[in-house]
Amino acid sequence: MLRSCFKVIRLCSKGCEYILRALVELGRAPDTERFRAKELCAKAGVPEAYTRKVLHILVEAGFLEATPGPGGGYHLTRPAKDITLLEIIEAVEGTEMERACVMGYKDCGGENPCPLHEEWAKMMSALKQALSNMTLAEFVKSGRRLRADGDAPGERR
Amino acid sequence: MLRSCFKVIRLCSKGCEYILRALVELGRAPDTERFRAKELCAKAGVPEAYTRKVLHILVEAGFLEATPGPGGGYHLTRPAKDITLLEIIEAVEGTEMERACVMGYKDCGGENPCPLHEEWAKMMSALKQALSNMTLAEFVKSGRRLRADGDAPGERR
DNA sequence: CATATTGTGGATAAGCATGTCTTCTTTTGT
DNA sequence: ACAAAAGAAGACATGCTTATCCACAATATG
Repeated sequence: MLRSCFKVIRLCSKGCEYILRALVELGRAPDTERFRAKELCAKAGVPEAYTRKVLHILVEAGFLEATPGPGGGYHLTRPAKDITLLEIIEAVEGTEMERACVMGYKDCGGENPCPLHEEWAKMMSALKQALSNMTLAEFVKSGRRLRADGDAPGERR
Repeated sequence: MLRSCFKVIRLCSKGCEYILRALVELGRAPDTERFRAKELCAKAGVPEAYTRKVLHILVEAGFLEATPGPGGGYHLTRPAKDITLLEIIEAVEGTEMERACVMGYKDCGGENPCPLHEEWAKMMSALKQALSNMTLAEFVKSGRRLRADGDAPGERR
C-alpha cells in the first residue's frame, strides 16, 4: 500500500476544517460580539497561527470583519442564519467544488464520459445541494460541542 | 483563498489514478498477454518510475503477476471481469475508504453526529456500492481512449 | 555460463500543504 | 504623544505526496 497515501475522501482542506470549527464558535455568540483570534482558536481547538491565515481569507471575502486594537477581534458581517456552508467552503477553497473528472482524464464529459462520470456528478451535485441548504446557524445548533480530532496541535495523541 | 489548496474532492491518490489508467490498458488485451512496465505506462500516459511502485503494490496484493527477464512483464492473475474497482482502490489506498467524520471531529457518530454526518455517510455508501459494482472489464469497455490529464509528465500544459 | 532484459528496492529530490515565528501596522485608551 | 492590544504580512520550518534515479536480483536465451 502507498505509504500513508490518502485513505480518506476529504470534503475540504485542513484549513477549511479549522475555519468551520472556528465559525461554529463565532456562531454560538450574538452576532455583534467580537472574538480575539487567540480565544477563538483555543475554543475551537485549532492551531492559531495557521487558522489566522484562513480567518483573514474570510475577512477579505467579506464574511468577517476584523478590528485591530484593544477590544478588537473578529465578528460576522451577516447573521449566521444567512450564511451557508457552501459559501464558506467555496470562499476558502475556491469555487470549483466538483472536478471535471474523478479519474483525472482530460477530455471526460459530454459524449465521452469516463465510467464513473455519471455517478460522481450525481454525488457532487447532491453534496453541493446539502452544503448550500445548511446554514451556519443550523450547523451551530446541531453541533453538541464535538471535540477536535487528534490532528490538531495541542491535542497530539 | 488558500494557495493551491484542494479545490477538488478526490476519489483517490495520484498513484491510484495512474494504476487505474494502466489497468485499463492491461484490460484491453487478452488476459494472458504480458506488458512491460515501460510500454504500459507510455500507453496509459502515466509517469513510469512512480507507477512502477504502484504496479508492485498490485503484484504483492495478488492482482498482477510480474515476470522478470526477456519476454516478461505484468499480466492480470484474474480475468478483468472478476476484478472490481473497489478492490483495486482499496488495495492501493488501504481499506478505510470512508472517513469517520467529514469535519474531522473526533467523537462524531452515533448519538452525537456532526451536521453533515448523515448526508456524508449516505454518499460514501453509494460510492462504495458503485465502485464494487463496476468491474475492470466494464471499465475498459466504457472508456473510449480518454486522454490522460495535464498533470501527467510528458503532457505538460 | 554469459549476457541482455526485465522487475525490485532503496536513496534522494522536488513540490505542495501545513504549521510556526517574528516583525509591522492599525487602533484604542490614557 | 505614547503605550498596549489587536490583526496583517511575510519568512521560515516541517512533513507528506509525488517523482526520479541507480544499483541489484531474477530470468530467459544463446
